[in-house]
Amino acid sequence: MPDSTPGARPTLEAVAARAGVSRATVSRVVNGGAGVRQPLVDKVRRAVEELGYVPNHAARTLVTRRNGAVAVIIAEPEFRVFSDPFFEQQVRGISRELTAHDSQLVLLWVEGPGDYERVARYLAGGHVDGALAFSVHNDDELPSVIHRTQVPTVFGGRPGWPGAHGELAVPYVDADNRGGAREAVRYLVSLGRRRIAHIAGPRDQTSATDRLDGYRDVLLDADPELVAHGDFTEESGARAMAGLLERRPDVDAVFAGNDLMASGALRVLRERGLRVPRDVALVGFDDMASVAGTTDPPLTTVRQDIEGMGRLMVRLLMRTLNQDEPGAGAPGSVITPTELVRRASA
Amino acid sequence: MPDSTPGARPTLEAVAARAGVSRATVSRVVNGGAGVRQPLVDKVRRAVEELGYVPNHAARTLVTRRNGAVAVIIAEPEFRVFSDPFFEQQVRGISRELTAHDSQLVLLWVEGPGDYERVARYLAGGHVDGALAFSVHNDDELPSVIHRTQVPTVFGGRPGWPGAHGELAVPYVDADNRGGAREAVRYLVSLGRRRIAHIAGPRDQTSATDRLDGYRDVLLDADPELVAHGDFTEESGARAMAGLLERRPDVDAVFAGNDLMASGALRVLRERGLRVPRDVALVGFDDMASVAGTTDPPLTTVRQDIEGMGRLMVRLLMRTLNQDEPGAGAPGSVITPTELVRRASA
DNA sequence: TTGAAAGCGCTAACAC
DNA sequence: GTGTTAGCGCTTTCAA
Repeated sequence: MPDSTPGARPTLEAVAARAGVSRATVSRVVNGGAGVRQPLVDKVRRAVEELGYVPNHAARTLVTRRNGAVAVIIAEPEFRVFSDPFFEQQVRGISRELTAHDSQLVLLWVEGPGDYERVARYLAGGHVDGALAFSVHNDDELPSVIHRTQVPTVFGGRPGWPGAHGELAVPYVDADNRGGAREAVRYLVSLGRRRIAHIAGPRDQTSATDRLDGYRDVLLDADPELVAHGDFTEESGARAMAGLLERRPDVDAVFAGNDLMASGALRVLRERGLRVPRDVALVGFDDMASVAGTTDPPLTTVRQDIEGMGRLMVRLLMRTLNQDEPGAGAPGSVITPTELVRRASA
Repeated sequence: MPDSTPGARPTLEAVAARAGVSRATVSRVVNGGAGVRQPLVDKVRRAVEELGYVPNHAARTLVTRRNGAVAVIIAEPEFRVFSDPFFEQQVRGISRELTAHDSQLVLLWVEGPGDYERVARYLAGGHVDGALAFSVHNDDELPSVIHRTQVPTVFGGRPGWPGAHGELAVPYVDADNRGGAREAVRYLVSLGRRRIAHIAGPRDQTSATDRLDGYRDVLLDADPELVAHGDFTEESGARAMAGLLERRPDVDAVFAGNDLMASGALRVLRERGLRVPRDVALVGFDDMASVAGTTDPPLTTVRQDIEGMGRLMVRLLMRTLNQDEPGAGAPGSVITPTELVRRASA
């Protein structure tokens, strides 16, 4: 069992004494054991085991300047960010990949502008090696706050704030929203649909505008009346659908900006006695299992690998951290592919 | 602007030089400034400002043995723990209170038994001052793993594992499940109901068994047929209700172990043409806004202050940490009161 | 290959 | 009040 003086953790020194070697040797063994002869390695390992030695993190950080920790900054301007399944999947991916890199996840929960200073102080304090943040609304101050701290940061979602291409450019991971949207719309076209509407998300989120752009890429001459706007909620999708039906009762297909709005649209379509996909074909975006799989009919939708995006954010950050020393070029952003999943709604 | 040698953060030393004082004085000022004459304080403050000095956390931790960080251990044996609204509220409370105590939240996400070793290593490494964990199933290994690390820990929910009263006793925060249940059942009795059923949660979770105990406290001679078991999901509530109706079609009230099961029960009651509350009065537990407020009719239920429980967990932990030095008695657990919220279902 | 020794940046006695 | 000094526990040259 561990320790003779409970409360006092054994130090390197103690292990060295027990193993009859120097602190330096113990340190080498603890850090992989390269360049130490086998018998000594064994001896040290045994001492570590017997004493229940665990390296002191602060001491190590002090000299290596590595924290083994990454901040995940969650800004919550909206509401239930945390319980958002999208978010959960992304954080899960982040958590898993961080674990694989022996790093810890420090959660920085920002509830309002007043929290920015706290976050800035924390980042500047060198508690973490880097940060992961999410691109929310374009007028958010967070990016510039983070930028000032000089802490390497990777964003989730393509940033759309002013200067995102210039001095405030940051590496990010995003799905190919525009390409995915194009594929969805092309598919509806291939089905023979001709009056294809789009229910777009908020104008200040790139995930929404990119999808709208993809829609327009394919339907260059689309009637502006065929585009409605929602805010990614089920309710807004229903409202948008109702408006669409009023303006263009002849609509024969709808590409919704996400699954939630698609499910709202579906509800309205059925209320009006329109059959899906017979009368109106419907395609969503996200492939959120809790939505797309449970509607009636199940949604045809564009899948993005959300957990994978979380993992990629971590990998990108780690690459940034490791190349900091060898003055290499900035590690570009990455766009992950999407995939059209055909179910019954189109 | 901060710094002449970008990349190299200014140290205490640099501030001292600039202000023309010793490191000790700077340290005093940075830590509150007690016992330093005003003019010097001002001079130091100015130097700190000019240099953009931020204390190095690792160096500070190394000597104070305080991390300013607390681990939140989320075990996920079930499934969507993270997106559970109950959980979100509790973590929100924790996050807020931690911020108030100038502490950070380090998220330890346990996905399976294989992760225990990692968690143990992390805790033993002295990365955090304490930990917060949640009491899940009684056969979980987590408590003993945590116990071995000797890291002060507060649990959310009354632990029910073997030894929870003995060597594995831990401070915890929980709602008064038993008292809340009693109040709910007494209320149904006061309404004149005589055949009051209970849909209980899992037998290996104390929140469920405590509520069942509360039910039995009031209905000492209740027919065992009036008790059904579910697993806290909507679906299981529906199943339990169906079974109940089959055994005792004369049931005139149901106290469900949580709102989700109540909503499942409500669905079945309506399908069978039974009116709520006229034919069967229904009471839930939790007062989960997304459930209790949206059913038709809205649920009468027992409210617990979930966010408050999260905050209390932190306060309890902080008290433990601060009393570590003055050998005071262990800081007991705390039970928070519940409140019956009357809506339309009973 | 191994050991000795010099710090990493800070706090906390202890002197002055 | 303020400064001097001795570490906190570890990694990392540099010598041997």
